[in-house]
Amino acid sequence: MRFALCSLKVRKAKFPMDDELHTPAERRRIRVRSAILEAAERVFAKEGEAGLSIRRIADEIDYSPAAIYKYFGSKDELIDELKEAFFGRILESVGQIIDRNEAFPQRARKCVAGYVRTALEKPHHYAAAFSGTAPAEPSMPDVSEFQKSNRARAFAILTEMVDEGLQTGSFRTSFSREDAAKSIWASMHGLAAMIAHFPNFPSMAAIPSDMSQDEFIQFHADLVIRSLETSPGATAVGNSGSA
Amino acid sequence: MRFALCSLKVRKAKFPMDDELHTPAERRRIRVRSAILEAAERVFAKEGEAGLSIRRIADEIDYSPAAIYKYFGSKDELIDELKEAFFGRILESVGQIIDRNEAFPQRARKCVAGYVRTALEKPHHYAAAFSGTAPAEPSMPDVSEFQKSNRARAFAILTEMVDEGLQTGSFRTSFSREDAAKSIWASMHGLAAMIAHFPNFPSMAAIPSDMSQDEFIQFHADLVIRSLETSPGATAVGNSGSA
DNA sequence: GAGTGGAAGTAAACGGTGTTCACTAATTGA
DNA sequence: TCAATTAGTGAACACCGTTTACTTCCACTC
Repeated sequence: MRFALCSLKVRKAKFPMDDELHTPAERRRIRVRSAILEAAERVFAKEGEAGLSIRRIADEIDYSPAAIYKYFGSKDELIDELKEAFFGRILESVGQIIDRNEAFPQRARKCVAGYVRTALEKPHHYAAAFSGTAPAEPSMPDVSEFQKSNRARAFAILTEMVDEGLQTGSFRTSFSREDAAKSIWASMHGLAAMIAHFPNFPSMAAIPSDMSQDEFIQFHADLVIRSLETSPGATAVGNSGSA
Repeated sequence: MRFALCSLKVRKAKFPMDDELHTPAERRRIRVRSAILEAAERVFAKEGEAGLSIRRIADEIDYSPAAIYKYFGSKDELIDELKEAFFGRILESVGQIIDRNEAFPQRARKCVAGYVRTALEKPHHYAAAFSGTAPAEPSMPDVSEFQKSNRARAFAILTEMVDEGLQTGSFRTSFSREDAAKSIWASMHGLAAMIAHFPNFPSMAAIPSDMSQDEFIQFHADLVIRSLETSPGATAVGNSGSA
């Protein structure tokens, strides 16, 4: 007699995502849901992933632990949403940093450096966002689903940037824009992950550096872009500022 | 009457590290300790970090969970040792790959690609080795301690490589060898971390690639080295093989 | 308005975790 | 042989994510 369980994965009720929300019940639901996410965000930022537990979130918003399972299927699901939102904020922030009037190679460098700097405003978040192996998408669940994800948006921004580099003649043409974008992403992610892991990375134990962290980020960004350029010497690498 | 607790952090007995081990007790101790690490390694490789618990290890070697605390101060301490050992194996493997007779820039590229490939032979391990924020060394505990760590050894190898690039004239001289080495490390770590996270990275969902994973690793390594070269066009970038 | 279906919310429990503590058994050194 | 140290254990503590049975409350239909 248990046929009516249509929602085979999560038993949470329907949730109005993009539509206007009419009824008070819907408004209430969205408010509690947001409160959960905000509390999780707060605890996470303060105490890292280790300190984040369902019971702790429940305490924070004066609900019982079980209540949270009416809004999220599991802790992992909740955390995934947290990561997605964090990634969205990085994107937004990078978008604001970039000055569309600036000349190309310089703008590309600032884009890379901006990503790393923004990511590192919350090292805990960034480290967590890329922790673990294989975040869902085991069999590419839905293409349009992925297209909407913030990671896909980040990648789209990068490919557009490479495209511009190719069209303006700044970049070589011996690679596809997708491959170049992936390489850039790997390199800038690498630095962000490194600093998130070793909090004072540029100057590690016993290996001090005469660069500040900010300067090193700029240095790295310069190198990453340089690897794609046709005539790397054309635009100076060392003096492109650090802000 | 509790003055004699000299070992304020861990209550495990003294452990003969580098000396010859004479007594049967010492041999027994080192054997059990190794068994613990091996069991942990086994479980970790099979079931990932999530499946690794003290009780599970204890089961595996037919001891009680409490026994493990006679050998390791905490689970974190045990895992740290696991990571350190894993990193050591990467180093060893990369060292074997490199052909010292090969010409410079090509060897540098193979070194970078080799690091990524070796790291990805055990994606779980690699992802775990760089997970979390700040792995100890809060106040640079001991310089000589760090010097002996495998991470420091990896870094030393990189700086030597950059040094060679500088001396042979392959690399520009507008940066210090340390900074260049750090940038390389960040970039190659980035790709390894990316692939460990997205198991089939080069061709992500909805964004297929015409390169195999192996080819992409080589492509990325070429770019990383190219960013440091004086005349990047001198040695071809696209045709340096993939093995 | 009365009644009903379903959602919101909860207390209590299940099985799991890392870790500690009091304790026994074994081994070592004098 | 005897004392002291070490190896090893079982039981407990305080957590954890998650589920279940249950009550309360709200919104809708007759």
